[in-house]
Amino acid sequence: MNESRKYKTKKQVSEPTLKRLPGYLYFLEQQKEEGVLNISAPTIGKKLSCDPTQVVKDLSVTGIKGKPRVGYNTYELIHALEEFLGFNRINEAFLVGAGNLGSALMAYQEHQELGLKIIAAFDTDEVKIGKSVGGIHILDYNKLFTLSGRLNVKIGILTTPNNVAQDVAEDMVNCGVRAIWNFTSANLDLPEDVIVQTTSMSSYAAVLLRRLNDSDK
Amino acid sequence: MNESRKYKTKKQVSEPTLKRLPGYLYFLEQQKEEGVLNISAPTIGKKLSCDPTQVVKDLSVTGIKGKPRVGYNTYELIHALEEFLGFNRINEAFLVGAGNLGSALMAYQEHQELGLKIIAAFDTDEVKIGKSVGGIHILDYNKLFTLSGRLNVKIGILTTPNNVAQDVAEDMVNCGVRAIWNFTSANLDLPEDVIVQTTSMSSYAAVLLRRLNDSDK
DNA sequence: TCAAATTAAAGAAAAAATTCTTTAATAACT
DNA sequence: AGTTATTAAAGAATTTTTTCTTTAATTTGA
Ligand SMILES: NC(=O)c1ccc[n+]([C@@H]2O[C@H](COP(=O)([O-])OP(=O)(O)OC[C@H]3O[C@@H](n4cnc5c(N)ncnc54)[C@H](O)[C@@H]3O)[C@@H](O)[C@H]2O)c1
Ligand SMILES: NC(=O)c1ccc[n+]([C@@H]2O[C@H](COP(=O)([O-])OP(=O)(O)OC[C@H]3O[C@@H](n4cnc5c(N)ncnc54)[C@H](O)[C@@H]3O)[C@@H](O)[C@H]2O)c1
Repeated sequence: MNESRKYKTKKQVSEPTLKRLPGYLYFLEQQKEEGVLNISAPTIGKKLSCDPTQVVKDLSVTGIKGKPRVGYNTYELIHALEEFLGFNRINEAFLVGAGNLGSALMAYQEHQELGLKIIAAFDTDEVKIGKSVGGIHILDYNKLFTLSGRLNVKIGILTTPNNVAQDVAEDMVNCGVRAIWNFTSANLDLPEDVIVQTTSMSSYAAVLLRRLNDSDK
Repeated sequence: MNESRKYKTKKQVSEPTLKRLPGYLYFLEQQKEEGVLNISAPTIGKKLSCDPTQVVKDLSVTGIKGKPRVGYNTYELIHALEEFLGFNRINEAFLVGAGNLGSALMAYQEHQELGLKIIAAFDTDEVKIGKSVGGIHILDYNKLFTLSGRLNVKIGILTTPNNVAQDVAEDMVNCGVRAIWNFTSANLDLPEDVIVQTTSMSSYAAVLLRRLNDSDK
């Protein structure tokens, strides 16, 4: 198919760009629903309040070309974005810590749109083990090692209390997990090749509170 | 140089810096627990795997000075960070949409560490109205306007389904909300002076999945 | 058919953020 | 007391990211 894909010569797409891509995708899907067949970068930029040239640069990572005076083909662009982000594949994950946040994530239906499929959850709480949330079984954390041998899961979602996060993360890595989506506040110390994406709520709170304070002086 | 300006013209702290600050705070609190009285930027940088000069620059926003060969006073730095971020004040908020994610946020105890206090939740679901989660009452969404008159709440947490997010956000603004913590995928179109912090889970998923794909060639 | 307007693409410039370098301070050690 | 090693601070350089500018394509409308 694509010859250049074999070589890792293509530079990594920057994190700011990657983070914006799902926003475009969500908007484009809305537009598609409304029957919009073509859409231009200025239109997207206007709605998402960002620079149109930024939109063009961001979308160029998909390889899709737009036509002058017409814009991009909505359908084609959606597909290319999903392909690029891996949202149209099934990316299996397991979740450890089926508490408040963990349960919310398990019940979250839109994960499917991200191609993310939580195939099992693990917990140490006797009360939770055996139950299900959002159709996902909560299993005994002790079974993590035995089960992960069969399943070939690359993604781990970490929603335990902070104080056990490091230990659980290490267990995950020993079970073959290559990427961890970390919702705890812990600063995970893991081998360099493990991909860690920390979603720190407090970072958002910090920006929000500070900006609010900045505004009223 | 104009000396007569009494207005706080201090430049806004950059978003990357703001987002890192809670990480330092969390780490410093851990260190304080362990009895560490002084800590140096290189030590912090090593543990959080970031550049020591970056640490110094980031922490300088608090106004706290470190001593050469000793580092920063742990206690003093923690206090200054909390003060700067507004974490030691009580920042009242209300939450709209007491569903899966909303309930998790309501039950989240660590919010107190962020000085964030959800004083009430609102929902349209008859079944949920009247119940409580984490000690927070779920009220009828229709009462939002009447209640917000008395309460002087500046922060709104938005965890409704995506399709009603814009309407709810507008209602919030009309009720005096100045800053919205948005957990939905909606691209909120609001007056410019309203602070919107969107915590988009899909952005993190995008980075995680893409990096995972990049790594296995 | 041809001019006008809109647009993507490519590259340049600007802005922002990070990393590197130098300097001065100071505590610990000799 | 003097020396050395460590460190924060300040500023320079680099890198990254965003915004601006130009160009070429192409559809629409005259
Ligand atoms: N609840 C939220 O809205 C929220 C928001 C932001 C961040 N977080 C973070 O997410 C994490 C979880 O928060 P929560 O509110 O869901 O807590 P929680 O206590 O409700 O859930 C933690 C779960 O982990 C389980 N657990 C404990 N030790 C375990 C272990 N060793 N192995 C496996 N499972 C174990 C517990 O039994 C529990 O079910 C925390 O780090 C918190 O800071 C939560
Ligand atoms: N659940 C998750 O883990 C998760 C993760 C990321 C993002 N999100 C986002 O958070 C939002 C909520 O997700 P969820 O899983 O909690 O959904 P949910 O359906 O469980 O909760 C939504 C709640 O909002 C209420 N609601 C509906 N219309 C309302 C209105 N007009 N006014 C007030 N309340 C109203 C519903 O009654 C319900 O209780 C969605 O935008 C979703 O994309 C959720």
